[in-house]
Amino acid sequence: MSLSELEGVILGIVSTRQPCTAYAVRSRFEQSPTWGWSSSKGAIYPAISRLIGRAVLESRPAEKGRRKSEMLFLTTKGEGELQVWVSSIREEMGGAPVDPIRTRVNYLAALPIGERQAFLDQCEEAAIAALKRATGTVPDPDAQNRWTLHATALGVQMQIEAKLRWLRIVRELALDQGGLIFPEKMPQEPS
Amino acid sequence: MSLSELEGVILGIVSTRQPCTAYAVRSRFEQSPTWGWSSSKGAIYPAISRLIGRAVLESRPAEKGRRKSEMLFLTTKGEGELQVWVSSIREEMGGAPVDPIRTRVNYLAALPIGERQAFLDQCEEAAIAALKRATGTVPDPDAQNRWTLHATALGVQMQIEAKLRWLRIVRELALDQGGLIFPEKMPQEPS
DNA sequence: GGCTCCATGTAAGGAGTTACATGATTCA
DNA sequence: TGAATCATGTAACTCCTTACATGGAGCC
Repeated sequence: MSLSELEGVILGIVSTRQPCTAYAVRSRFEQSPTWGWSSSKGAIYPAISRLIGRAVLESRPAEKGRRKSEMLFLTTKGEGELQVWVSSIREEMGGAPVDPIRTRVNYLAALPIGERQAFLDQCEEAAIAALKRATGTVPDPDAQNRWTLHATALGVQMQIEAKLRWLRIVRELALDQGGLIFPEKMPQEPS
Repeated sequence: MSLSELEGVILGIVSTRQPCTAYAVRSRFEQSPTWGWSSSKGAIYPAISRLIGRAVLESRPAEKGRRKSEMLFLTTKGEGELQVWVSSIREEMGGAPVDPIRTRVNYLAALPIGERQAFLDQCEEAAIAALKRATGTVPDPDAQNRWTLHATALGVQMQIEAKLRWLRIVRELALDQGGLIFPEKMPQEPS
């Protein structure tokens, strides 16, 4: 069986930071600027156990004066499976991923007209805050191959910028529909 | 308890298409141009049952000469909960959602240098195909409030275009790192 | 001494995936 | 008459969420 997204990312994290603890892997998820990673212990620790069971990760007790902890390494098999996972681009991955704000805008007509601008304000605030966080993040100094981290951070930034440009267009559309321009064409809410 | 993303979208779909069958709801998910919606029967049908149990959806047998089927409607409570769900913008939603291609680019350094350009070719192809599909989709003629559908479709399109611009930058970065410009600075793979 | 961070788990319950299962209608 | 579409579900399994649970190390 092939790796899930979560398992693939765990292998990726270990590959750029090994040797590292399960705790450190989880910290990476917690610090992710991206919407959609869970980072709950109940997901990460069992996933790592599965990967050890598949012999793609190996754990050895820490040597030096470190605290009681298990250090994780990729096995040779793990290096191979990581490469396979990274290469596994499927056609549908080219599309836009689910975005909770876009999803909600799809049903914006369900909101009373008077609340739509406030809703869009909130979306824009959230996006602006996220953009600030994204441009402010320093790449992990412990990681090797930092150019990929920079590439990814740039990707996050460009996606948020595109979202902001789009939100401003949506505002225009909502104003037109909100009756300010064509009051007689107000769409009836399903309610 | 508040609605999950899946449950919220189901309410949204029913609100713009009611009365409609569970089958029709599921078809919407299947036709979604977006990466991340599952559309499996084992997810949708139980979710609709839950929503009926919560009295936000109501099902009535179809009247007219239609096939044996149950028509879904939003209850008054459902209309309220849909509005609450649409309005529920949280800070972290402003960020970029998880994108499987971006995720993989993060660990692109795990691939042998010779395979990286081919990988990026695949990503670009997938994105171009997705963009073609996204610009080609006709908005659902049965839906009310089609301006929101247009807004959402535009959002999908703009996100994919941003992804394409980004992929071209990543290609440049990968070339630099691939040794064509600074051969002596090739990063060592973790392998 | 108490707070924060490092470090690792488990248990119950809920939700999703995959595969199995059924049957009517429409159209070529 | 067969294929596609409409239509609805369930069962086993896996996985994730939330909450609980524990304990050492470093620091003020």
